[in-house]
Amino acid sequence: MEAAEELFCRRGFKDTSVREIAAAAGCNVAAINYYFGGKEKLYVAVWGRWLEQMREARIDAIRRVMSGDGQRSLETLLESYARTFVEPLAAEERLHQRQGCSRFVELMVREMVDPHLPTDMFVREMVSPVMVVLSEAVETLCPWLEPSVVPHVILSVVGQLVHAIAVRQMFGRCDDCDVPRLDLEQMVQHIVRFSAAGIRGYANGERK
Amino acid sequence: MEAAEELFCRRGFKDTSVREIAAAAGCNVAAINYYFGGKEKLYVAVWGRWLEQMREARIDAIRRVMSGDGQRSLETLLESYARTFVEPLAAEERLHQRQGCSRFVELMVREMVDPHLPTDMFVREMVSPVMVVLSEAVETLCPWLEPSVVPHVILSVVGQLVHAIAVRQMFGRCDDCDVPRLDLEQMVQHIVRFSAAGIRGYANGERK
DNA sequence: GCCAGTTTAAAACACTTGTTTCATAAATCA
DNA sequence: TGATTTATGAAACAAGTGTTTTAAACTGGC
Repeated sequence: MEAAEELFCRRGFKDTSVREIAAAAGCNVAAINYYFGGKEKLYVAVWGRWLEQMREARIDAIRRVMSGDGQRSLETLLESYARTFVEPLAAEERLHQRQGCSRFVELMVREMVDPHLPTDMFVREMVSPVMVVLSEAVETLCPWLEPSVVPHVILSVVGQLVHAIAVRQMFGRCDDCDVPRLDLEQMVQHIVRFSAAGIRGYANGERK
Repeated sequence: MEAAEELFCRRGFKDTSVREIAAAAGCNVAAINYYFGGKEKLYVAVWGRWLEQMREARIDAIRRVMSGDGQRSLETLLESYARTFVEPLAAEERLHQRQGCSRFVELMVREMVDPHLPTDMFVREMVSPVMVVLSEAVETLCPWLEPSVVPHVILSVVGQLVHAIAVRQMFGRCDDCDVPRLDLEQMVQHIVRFSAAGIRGYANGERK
């Protein structure tokens, strides 16, 4: 499963063959079908390993801010949530080598654009539950916000995070072209500041 | 090429076979290799058809705002740029059927996550040139912005747009789950307002 | 030691992929 | 018209895919 995860994250579902996985895991191709019942089932198993954990990590990050004794500002909420996104990548960067989930976030981005999971699984077990908790948090922290714009606001925040990761991938592939270097810490700081201001732009109905 | 474009946009590069394309185009598989020299070359040809056009559309949209006689506000810039993103999708929605480029934006999103174009082609011929012009425009419109944060700001705007399109795709696939309905017009309005406020948050150095 | 039950491994299977062959058909031009 | 080029189409090709078969090897209790 570790070998499968590694390869799926790096190359996606379609571009990873069971033979590669077997070779990386040092086992036979038949073993994969014996234990998992097929490539697709293995893929789901790899996901099952992290889906719950990542969902709970996100929800916990939100809850910790909302019910904690620290300051309950919009900024701390956004920062806490953003960190659950980039933390795995940051951990990898620190250790200078792969470990644990690390690149799983990248597989998430892939799955959004080119899904190979059973229908709705990702939305049902990850997107929706987190959306609910995050919506609540934003609504209580920004009571002036019309409830109808809350989903849009969340979409904006998540969009920035997802795209930042996707672009990191993209720029990582083309080495010599003149693309801005993207520091994870700077990225988080920016997205928090940008989004907080973006949300507060809704505080007063004015439109310049 | 129309058949290829249609299929590539809907299913991506890997999941589209030359036989499917041939069938859709009403020709033989050999013809594809005869005229294009292979599947990959055909893919590049399909891209070549739109890359320049879309790049110029984006650059024109920016230039029109910056050198036009109308008001030169941050909002008009953002709105104009955002429309070049969603316009093809909006056109499709209005006509209630596919036509022209329409879903090509979705292929762009795919290509970012799972590239099958020659190295750097997308970045070199699309991302970088547009980035330059957009940076200039943002810098003149927001002279108070530190030049170093301009790329981040642009990343935030593009991220919201790209993610909005990706999520539309994603939610379009799962029919019955309780996901917010995403109206393109509303989306643009939100992203413009959110981003303008986000950028203006940098106007004064204060951080609540 | 022997015999279930379980696990491994190589090979075979059925299928799809992109590409090529080659004979025929259509078009072009002297 | 007749020669030459260009285009088409069915079949073949080689390489790769996920999965299944089949037999051997291991395992642990008796």
